[in-house]
This record gives sequence, structure tokens and C-alpha cells, in this order.
Amino acid sequence: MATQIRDHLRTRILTHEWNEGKKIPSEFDLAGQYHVSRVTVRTALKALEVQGLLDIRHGSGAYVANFGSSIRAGLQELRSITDTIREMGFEPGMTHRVVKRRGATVEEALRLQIPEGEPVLYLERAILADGEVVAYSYDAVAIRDLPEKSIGEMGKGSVFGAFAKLGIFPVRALAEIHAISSTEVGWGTGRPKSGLYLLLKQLHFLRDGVPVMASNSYFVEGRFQFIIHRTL
Amino acid sequence: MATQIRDHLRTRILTHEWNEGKKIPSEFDLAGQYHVSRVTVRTALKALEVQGLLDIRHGSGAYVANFGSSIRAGLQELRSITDTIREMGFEPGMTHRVVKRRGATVEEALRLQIPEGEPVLYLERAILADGEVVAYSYDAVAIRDLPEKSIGEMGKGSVFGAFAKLGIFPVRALAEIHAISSTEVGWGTGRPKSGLYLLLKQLHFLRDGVPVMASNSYFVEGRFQFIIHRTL
DNA sequence: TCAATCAAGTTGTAGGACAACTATTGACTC
DNA sequence: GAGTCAATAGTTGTCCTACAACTTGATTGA
Repeated sequence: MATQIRDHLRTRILTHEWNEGKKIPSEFDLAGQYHVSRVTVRTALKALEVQGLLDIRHGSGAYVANFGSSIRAGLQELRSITDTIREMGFEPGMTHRVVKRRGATVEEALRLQIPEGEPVLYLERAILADGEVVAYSYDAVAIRDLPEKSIGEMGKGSVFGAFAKLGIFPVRALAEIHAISSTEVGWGTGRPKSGLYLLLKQLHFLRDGVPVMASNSYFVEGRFQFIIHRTL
Repeated sequence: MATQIRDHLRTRILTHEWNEGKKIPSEFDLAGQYHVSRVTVRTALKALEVQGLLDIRHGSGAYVANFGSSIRAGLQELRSITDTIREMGFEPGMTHRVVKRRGATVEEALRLQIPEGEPVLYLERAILADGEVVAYSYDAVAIRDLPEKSIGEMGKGSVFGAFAKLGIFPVRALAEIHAISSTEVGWGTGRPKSGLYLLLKQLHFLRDGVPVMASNSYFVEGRFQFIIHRTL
């Protein structure tokens, strides 16, 4: 319940229902709106505060954090790239170059905590925004006990969408960031001649700490805004 | 109170008081340990959950999130670079190349929300770990009503240390990340010949949303590990 | 005019109660 | 003996009420 209210409040904030720096309704009022107790509203608000969207002041109220308007969806919040692109106002797209089952490489096996050679679903994709390539992604999904038919689906749409249908929900990811200059990354005409990329090296985890997907996403420098919201 | 307990619990987690994946005491027990109510313990635990250190399961308990041990201090948590370096087990250092008062440039004025030409403290520093340069930082601190003497201090030690002495505590930062390839960044012998940097373009805010420092930090690719902990 | 005081509103914490869920144990069936 | 089911104790999620601590603006008084 608290998480639903948190998400709903987040969209209300992101759709500018309240101006930046303005006070949102009191916990008491919100409790009335959602027909829940003040405690539940409170946990939702505190979560949004930790994520940096709200500034809660004792004795005063909760205020919408005011930044340079544009971006409130930082990298510290886990969501699929396509969703992020959509939220930023672009039309997301994707082209698949490789979709196949193969044995895990040494590095993949290490990251996914599976024996070397264990089957993984390997993907090479280009991620588009308004038709322009913003990133090339090389992903390895741990198969484990995935049903065979669902593997086909992953080759088409969003990987996270396919996960969700199976009741699999990655809740955390550890991301490493590097600057890369290479001519070997990517393919096709969308390739930048600068060869400059931001490499986002991610490992996605389930609730219980089991890693399910390792991905190396090369973002073309300048075409995607990487924002991190840092809090105490 | 809740924040103190949160911080204390965080150090207990980081010092491996409980093994990864193991259950920590129940909210009821912790409330007893700290002589506070369950509500207070709860808000502390929830904060740690949002930050990704805990995994709280309904009806079961709270578990220490298990990752590849090493890194629990991600970029999403706001702390000074020197502290981060120290936590990673290196000896932090710093050399100042430029420390002066001057008028704000157009960009600085825009970011710090002050009139152009308003005085700022401008710094150019090299940040070291075990004597090796890991980053070159170009910072502009809004002077506003800072006492003159404190400005001198900033030219010597940690900027955040000087802030703290004045009772000024940045609680949030918005960071933008870019991949940069340039030969004009940095100075001295520590300069990498690859010219590859991760640019962390930060803006630090006070509790009330007032920006106090704008910094462009160029991290030498490969010498510093950028980690982000992503949660829902 | 200025300062102190007051009052209303809001968030922070307390305590008790119950609902919802989990994990384990033990009994039962086959 | 193995497997299934039910009971049970332990834990987190939510509710309610109350009060403390703090903020803000209005009021009062010198």
C-alpha cells in the first residue's frame, strides 16, 4: 500500500501538480485523500525524501525539491532504459542484432554466479530515442529455470517486460561507469565517429540477491543525459 | 533520533556485524536496544532499505543486502571525494593549483543562481589517492555571506570541512556524468596520456534548495571506481 | 516600531493493537 | 518413510490515539 502511494505521489510530483519549492498537502490531508493512516502516507513520503524528490521539514511541511526543473529521474532509480527514454519525452525504440542461446563466458559466469558454460541468453541491441541510436547494449541473461517460450519473447520486446510476465522482478542493480573510446563498439550508421561512450556495466539482482542479468551498455556520449541524485 | 539510529545501524552493517544475507534483529529488539519506539527504528530501517543496504521482507525480517562485498558506498550517497577515497582503503591527498576570488562566469552564475560577476571562490585542485592523481577538479563556491577568514581555510583543506565549521551542510547534489577525451584537462605529470576522463559535473544544494557549489571533476578513467546502487 | 507572546498547523515519536505474511514444527495420510 | 496439510510462533505492515517538538504567522503590549 505504502509503495503504491509512493509511486502515485511520485507521478503527481513529476507531472508538476505542485510547483517546485511549494508545499504539498500535509500528511493528515494525504491520509484522507488516500483513505489510509498517517503512518502509511508517512512511509511513502520518507521514501521520496530519501530519493531526493521531497524535502520534509519538521514542523513546517513537505516541499517539492527544487532543481533545474528538467530531470527528476536519476540513475539511482532502477528502471528500464526504454521507460527512462519515454519519461524524458522521446519515443523509445530498439533493434536486435543478435539473439541467441549460448554458454556463459568466464566473465559472465563470474558475474551471474553460475558455472562457466551454463546456458545464457545473449543479446546485442541498439537502443533508440526518436529513431536515433543512444546506446548499444550487450546483455547476458541467466537462463536457470526460465521456460523455453519466454526466451523467444525476450528477443523481441523489453527484457524487463518479459521478466515481469514470468513474475520475475529485479529490484536492485549495481552499476559501474567507465569512459570508453573505441571503434569496435556498436554497428550500423548510428555509430558516432568520435567513438566516445559512457559504459554502464550493470548487474541486476532479484530480491534475494540472486543475479539475473549482466549487461554492458555503451551510451553514445552526448545523446543521453546521465544524472545522479546524491543524498546523505 | 531516527537519523542517528540510521547512521549507527549503517556503520554496524558496514563493519560486518551481521554477515551478508543474514537477518538483523527484529524491529522490536532494535527498539529495545536503542530505547526508542518501533516507529523510530522502522523509519531508520526503511531509509537503509531505500539506499539498498537492507532487504526488508514482510513477515520474515530485515536482511543485509548481499553484493560482491567490496562496495557499499555508491555514488548515490553524498559524501566528499576524500572520504570516499579513504573508505576505499587509500590515503587521500590534494594539491591546490589555483585558489582565488573572482567574479562568476556566465555558466557559474546560472548554476549557482547568482548575478553574473558576483564573487565566487574558484579552485583548481588535483585529488590524489596514495599519491597518484585520480581527478582534477574545477570548483566554484558561492560566497554570499561567508566570513572572509573561512575563505582562506577552503584553500587549504577539505571544502566540506570548512563548510561544516560554518554550520553549512550541503545535503543534496545533482550530478551529471560525461565521457571526455581531451588534452586540455589537468596539469603536471599525473596527466594520463590517453586523455580519457569521466566528468562529474556536480551542483551541491542546501536543505532549502539553495545551490552553494558548482564543481567539474575530471576523473582519470580507470583510477577510480564509479559505482551506483540502483533501487526501485 | 519593535519585540515578545500566543495560537494554529505540521512533522516526529510513543505505545498498543491487530492484520498480513513467513517459516518452522508437528500431525496426518498414503 | 515420504509427502501433504494444519497449527503456531515470530516478524513486518498498517491503524489509531496521543503528545512532544518545531515552524509560522498573527496578536499583543510596551
